[in-house]
Amino acid sequence: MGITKTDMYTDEQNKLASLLKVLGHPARIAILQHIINQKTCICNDLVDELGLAQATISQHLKELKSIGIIQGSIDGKSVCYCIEEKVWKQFQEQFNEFFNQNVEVKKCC
Amino acid sequence: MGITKTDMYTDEQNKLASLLKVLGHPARIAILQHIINQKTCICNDLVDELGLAQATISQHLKELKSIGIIQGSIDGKSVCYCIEEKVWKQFQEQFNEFFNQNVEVKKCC
DNA sequence: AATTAATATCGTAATATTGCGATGTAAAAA
DNA sequence: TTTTTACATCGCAATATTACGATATTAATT
Repeated sequence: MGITKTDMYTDEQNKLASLLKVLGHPARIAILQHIINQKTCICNDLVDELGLAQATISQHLKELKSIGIIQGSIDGKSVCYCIEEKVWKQFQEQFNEFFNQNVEVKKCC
Repeated sequence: MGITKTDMYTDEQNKLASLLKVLGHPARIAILQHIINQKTCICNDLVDELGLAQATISQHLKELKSIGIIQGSIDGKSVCYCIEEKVWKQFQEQFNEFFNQNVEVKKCC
């Protein structure tokens, strides 16, 4: 085992979970916040900023790219990573939809 | 390796990431939605509802309990799991705070 | 008291994730 | 043209997660 049985859930559940999973790592949260706080957004900053190896940062960036929340454009020998505003807001809405479900306390409690 | 270097991030980043991580599994999303949609909320329903073994469900419930988002109260030989409304709303606010950051496109892009 | 029911915990196998050094690649600089 | 810079990718070791059968545990039922 060790493999998640995705076929037992709806596509929506799988999709939401996989977004949350990608965001569920402190390095990736830190990367997003760093990109947001920076005027420019070059990858090499991150290696100095976070205390991780270049290969590790690159891997985290790849995962963030995979869900579309950031986007990298080549600028000479550097790469400029930025938040993909549309996707960011789309995620925000998706999470809101989930959290805005009515969670009133049930009789049994 | 394989261990996340939590000491390089702020407490806030670690906390947010660990919440997102717990929610980042389709079984746990499905469990939360099932509890919400149900009038009552007994664990054994879940074994029939989701196609997972009882031991597996129990493990997922434990993780959800660990972040406080659900709460279980013993009711005879059953356990009644419900959403912890306060924590739910607290999380919602936390995620909103994160997503409401200004993510305007930067010059470099 | 013995049995059944509902769940929790333990142990373990399969797989995934994290992190990093080494190496590849492509553009700029020398 | 060689070297340097800024990444990306590969391969691997360490650790974490997922899933489940087997086995507690605890309360109701018989």
